[in-house]
Amino acid sequence: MTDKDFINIKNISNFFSVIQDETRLLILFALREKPLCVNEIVKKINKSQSLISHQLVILKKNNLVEGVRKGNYIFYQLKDDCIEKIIDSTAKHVFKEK
Amino acid sequence: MTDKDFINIKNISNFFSVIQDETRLLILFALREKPLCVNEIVKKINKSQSLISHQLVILKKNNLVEGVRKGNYIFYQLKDDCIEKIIDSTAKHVFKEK
DNA sequence: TGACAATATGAATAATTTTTCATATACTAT
DNA sequence: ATAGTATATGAAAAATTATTCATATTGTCA
Repeated sequence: MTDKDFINIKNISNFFSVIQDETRLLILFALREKPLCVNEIVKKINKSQSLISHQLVILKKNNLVEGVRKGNYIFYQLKDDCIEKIIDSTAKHVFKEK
Repeated sequence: MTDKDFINIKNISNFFSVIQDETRLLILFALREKPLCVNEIVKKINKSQSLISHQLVILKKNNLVEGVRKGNYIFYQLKDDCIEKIIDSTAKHVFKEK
């Protein structure tokens, strides 16, 4: 294991801990179809508005989603299809296990 | 989002929460080279024996590693190269972000 | 068998993370 | 400006997870 590995592990660990949370995963899944505003996400996944906002901050900070304001609403969208790929290939793996 | 998505999300979330922990990632990385016994892992990543054992249980339970006893020692090895691929592609992603 | 080394485990503690609650801010339209 | 809706935020509470500590178990070898 090289030094670089050690540095990397912190980043990798951080990334996985972001996408490990169920609520955040639900948000990411919800946004796969199309961008949604906060309240649409709230209704879709049935959690409190406050919670969704908090989690969106985390997703934003980690470059997984971005918000675009349109008047009163802020539409959130996936920022990068890499996440989709990672989640998909993981899903495949998870299923193979069963 | 389909019903199947909802079921999947629990599993995916669980999987990510397993590989999100720094200690567990360190173990996985340590095992990439070659199988190691518990004490070798302990020395390599410099955490308590008890902690390593606890984490190995979790990794085992989740099919990420398996242990093979050889006399007094139990050698742990990665069970599936899928994890390596997932971690690698994630690492790539994480780095692209910077 | 007994002593020893390796690994595992249960319970307690520490640390971190998720969720809620109350409230603030930002924008729109009248 | 005011009222109303959408979103954000800080602090507290609840829940979960990681780590330690003490000890148990398993296997080896004299």
